[in-house]
Amino acid sequence: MQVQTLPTPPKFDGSALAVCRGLDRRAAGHVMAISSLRRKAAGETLFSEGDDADCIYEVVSGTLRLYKMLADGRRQMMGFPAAGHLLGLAPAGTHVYTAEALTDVTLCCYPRASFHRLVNDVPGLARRMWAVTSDELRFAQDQLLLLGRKSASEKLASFLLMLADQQDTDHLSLPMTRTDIADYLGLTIETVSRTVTKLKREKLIALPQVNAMDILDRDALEAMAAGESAEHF
Amino acid sequence: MQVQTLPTPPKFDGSALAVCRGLDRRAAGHVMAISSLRRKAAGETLFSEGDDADCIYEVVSGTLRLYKMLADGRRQMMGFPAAGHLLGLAPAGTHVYTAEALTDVTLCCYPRASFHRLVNDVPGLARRMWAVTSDELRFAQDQLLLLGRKSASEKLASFLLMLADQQDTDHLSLPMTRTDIADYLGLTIETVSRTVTKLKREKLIALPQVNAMDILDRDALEAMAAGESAEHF
DNA sequence: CGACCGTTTGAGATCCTTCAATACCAGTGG
DNA sequence: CCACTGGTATTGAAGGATCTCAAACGGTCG
Repeated sequence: MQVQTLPTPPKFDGSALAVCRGLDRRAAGHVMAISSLRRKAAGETLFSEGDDADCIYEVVSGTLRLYKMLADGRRQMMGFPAAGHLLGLAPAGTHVYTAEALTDVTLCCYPRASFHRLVNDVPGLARRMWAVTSDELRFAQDQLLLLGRKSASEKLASFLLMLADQQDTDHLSLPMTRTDIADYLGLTIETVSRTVTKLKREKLIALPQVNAMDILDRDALEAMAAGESAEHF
Repeated sequence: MQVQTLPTPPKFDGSALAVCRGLDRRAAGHVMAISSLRRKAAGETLFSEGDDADCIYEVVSGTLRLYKMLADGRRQMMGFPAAGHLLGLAPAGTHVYTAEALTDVTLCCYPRASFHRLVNDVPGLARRMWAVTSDELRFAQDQLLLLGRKSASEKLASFLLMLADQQDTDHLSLPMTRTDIADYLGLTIETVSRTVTKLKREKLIALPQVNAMDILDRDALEAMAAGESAEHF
């Protein structure tokens, strides 16, 4: 375990990592043995779409943005993973999206080659990876419904509720820009801005700062996110 | 070369199933032991969103449609799995989409409880499930880009190329209706129809029948699908 | 043939985008 | 202290891609 002597997590307890959840102490130790920590400053690129996937990453602290791009530059955000999320969940191949640091981040890095040896040796690890990947898939499928069939208001409501769930509070901080949000929801920055204003006017949310929002009427937001209305607001 | 002329596989060779790919003969035998075949006629429902996921399914023959719905009935297609595809790729929980038979289908059914015992016992099986789920995830992420950022023409081009890939020919058969296609691409039936007409007019495709299309200019379709144009056609 | 169902085509409406101007905010330097 | 600057967010007006509503078309099947 080469995890000692780090400025921020004063003591880094590897066994608390998400990959290891559900594994016993001994197995978790094996996983930790191949891991190393890595830091990126806000704005830096962790890897790009098409890069050889040499590592599986786990976010330890901070927030990333993941996106894919079309030939002419149109961008689709895939997510904003924060602490506990895993990246590059494929047994092999190349990265299918670009990962950039949204804030300063700390990551735990598992080299793919060693990781695969472990997957064969450590009982329960492959099963764990299946579970984690399956959760990601479920999430992506919810996002398909959002992008394909929800209106701008419904998209934003869904997004804010997702953030609330992730941050475990109704006082949200938004580390990403409006452009990032727009590219996540399949909208333009102006539509996001207008929709935020509308939700604010309707007293469903409040904006203490530009990059912070409070959820005022969770029930209404949830109804909206679920598409419970013929008039899509 | 699909030259055999088999109406349906007269003898069912389980070891050819997708779950088993990469497993040795003995391991594949264990998996086959818990499986059972199941048939559904076109239009029947295999399971519904929210149902308890008691089985993992593999499509043996025919095509399904998978979809999620919003409260007011708006529908988003998740895919049209055909032979070789797996369904219900989560270690536990409930189904997150509805699965209906588009054509008559044969499925191989692995009861979840027994399957999980196997996952712990058969080396390589959990790893295989991870790989399969990870492929699904990758596919879903491509679809996110499509739904969030592509124009109607680009969506249709992408869809046709995906079918060509799946069917391994440029002479496509379309077992699904225009409504199904619309719900897959996040469009309306009328827009799908108009876009098909446009691609036909531009000689990128031909329509020998309503439910069949020929790809005439694959390069142009691929450029279109990749978003290689400022004017989105 | 005629009814039925899915598809195509047309005309008008709408949500979202585009283009453009304005506002806000933090940092910098006069 | 305040003007200036650059970056991001908001607001406005006009346009456009897609949707909605409606009619016509075209195969299939009794």
